[in-house]
Amino acid sequence: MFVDSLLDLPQLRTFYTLVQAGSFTACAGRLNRTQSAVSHAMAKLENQTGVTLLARRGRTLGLTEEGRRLYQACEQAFATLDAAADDLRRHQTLAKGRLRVGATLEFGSSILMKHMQPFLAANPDLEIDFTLDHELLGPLLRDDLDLIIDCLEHPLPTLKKSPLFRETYVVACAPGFRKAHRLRVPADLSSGPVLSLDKAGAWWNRFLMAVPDREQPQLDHIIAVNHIRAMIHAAIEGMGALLVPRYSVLEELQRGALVALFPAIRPTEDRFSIYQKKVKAGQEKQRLLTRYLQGLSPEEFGS
Amino acid sequence: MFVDSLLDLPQLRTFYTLVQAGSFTACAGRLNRTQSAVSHAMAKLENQTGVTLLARRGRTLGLTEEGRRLYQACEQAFATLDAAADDLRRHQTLAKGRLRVGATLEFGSSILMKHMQPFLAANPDLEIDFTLDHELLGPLLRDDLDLIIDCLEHPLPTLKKSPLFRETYVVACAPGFRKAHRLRVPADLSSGPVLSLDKAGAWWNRFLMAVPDREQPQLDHIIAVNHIRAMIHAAIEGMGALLVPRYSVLEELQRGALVALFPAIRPTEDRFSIYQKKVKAGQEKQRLLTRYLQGLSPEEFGS
DNA sequence: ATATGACATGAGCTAAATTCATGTTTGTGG
DNA sequence: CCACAAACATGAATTTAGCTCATGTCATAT
Repeated sequence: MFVDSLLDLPQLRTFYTLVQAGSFTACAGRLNRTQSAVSHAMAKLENQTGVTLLARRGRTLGLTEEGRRLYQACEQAFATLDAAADDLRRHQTLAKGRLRVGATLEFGSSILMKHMQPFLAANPDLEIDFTLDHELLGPLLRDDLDLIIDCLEHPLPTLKKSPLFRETYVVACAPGFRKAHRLRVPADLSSGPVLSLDKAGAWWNRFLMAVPDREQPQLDHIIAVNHIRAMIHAAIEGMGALLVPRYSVLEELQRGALVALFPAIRPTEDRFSIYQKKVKAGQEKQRLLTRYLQGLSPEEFGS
Repeated sequence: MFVDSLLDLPQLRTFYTLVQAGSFTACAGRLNRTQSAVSHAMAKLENQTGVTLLARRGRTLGLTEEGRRLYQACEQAFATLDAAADDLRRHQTLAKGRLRVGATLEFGSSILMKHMQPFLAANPDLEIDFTLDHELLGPLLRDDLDLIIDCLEHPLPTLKKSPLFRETYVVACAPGFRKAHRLRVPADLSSGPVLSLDKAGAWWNRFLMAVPDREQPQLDHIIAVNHIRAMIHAAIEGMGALLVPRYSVLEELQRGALVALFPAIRPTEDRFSIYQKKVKAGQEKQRLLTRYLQGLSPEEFGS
């Protein structure tokens, strides 16, 4: 029944916090969980051990004798582990020197800048230069850059590629625009203007290919804007619907300036990767930055 | 980035085992995981802490200075926790006295008996009587039984109900029978005999109701057998297809004496619950048995 | 009595951990 | 020196475990 360790570590941590907090609700608060989660966890712990640990006396929470002993063990064990964690943090190898980073314009100016601050703060002896451009491979090979973040494939044997995140695309528009044009399904896009990076509307192909034949819209009314940021502002003003990488409009979606359309349609994704010369990828400063960026991955990139 | 504890406890346990085992593959063996799982876990641990812990020197596994310190902390912390776990196990409150348990015939004689041994062994001072019958509520209310396990609903305010498991049904037959009658879809059942608890075939309604109209079989050739165990033996001999609770044929399915048919069809499930008088549910012996049975839950019941 | 606060419960869902299939690196024997 | 094998890494798909939501129960206060 108990395969490896008799005690389930996450549950113990919950138990430990619960005793300190004094109530399920308070414990849930500290752990950023709901009261329900704490309750489930404690029920499971008591079942797995087969021992009653908590004495629910009406509205006050007590411990059984066994619970008290377990708490003491937790106190000691977690103190040890937390000390070890602090120790690790202090001994985190710090990057130093100079690092020249390249990235695509849109990604670099939004997401990358937004997340570099903590890394810079943690590594005060590191100086970073950013170069935002579309042509990144050349400078990398010429050693004008040490590390680039790009969504193009560069399959060269001298380069080390580290996947960073998948760029997902969204169709979005201003809330008022959706209402005015009654946008419910992709076909409804025929009725209003759409914003495109190019005049011909090829920009939208990525989306159209993901739409089932039945619902294909006719994109007749195209407004070309050759700059993504400008396109976003145009969309916010209600000039039309747009298709952009989700990361570029994370903030607008959150505060409601734009609303995402047709979540069921999933356009093909691009993959952003970090590229570095293999010979230099081993350097501490490069390794640390790579690791830091990969550590962000969840939905910080909107994927 | 690290919300609660800086160190992810399950990953630490993996790290600890890895160092002891000396290799990823060996560690995976001890933890009943794959090598890949260990690799993923360690990669994540090193990323989250931002510290290199393992020195992969070719074919031998070493530790960095930080890794060594972390291992020592683990050693101490886990020793404490394991000791606490042992302590808990020793102080597990034991049931004693006499407990009269009732259960339905089929469930009691198969699954229940199969799983009671460990509980009895762990509680030598407990004497248990089993009563297997279909009429269980009366004896419970009359205090001839202390605790019953039943799939009927007994919504009485004086009773405490504890859900135990969901009884799923399967259609099955002998492998030869399936071949002989070419059973591919439910409609194929028309071509051969089916076993039923009752002569009229109402026993099969539970299944028929889950079959889409298009595929409804005509159950003309019904062989009535008024006992489930006998029905199972009949099916093994190739006398027909049967419909039974999955738990009653777990063993036969495993060793291939019977094969499950139409896994896509999901007949409605019954729920087995433990019922006890509320006034007696608080007693240690009743609580412990309830907890033990609920702890089994996974697929021990075939659901 | 009824309302209120605190925990329990179940179903459904989401996110994380695991596995599968495959690639990469390092040491070994031909 | 090259091919091979052993040990770990990686990505994608899948499974599982844990969380949340909605609701129920119970004890205490009004």
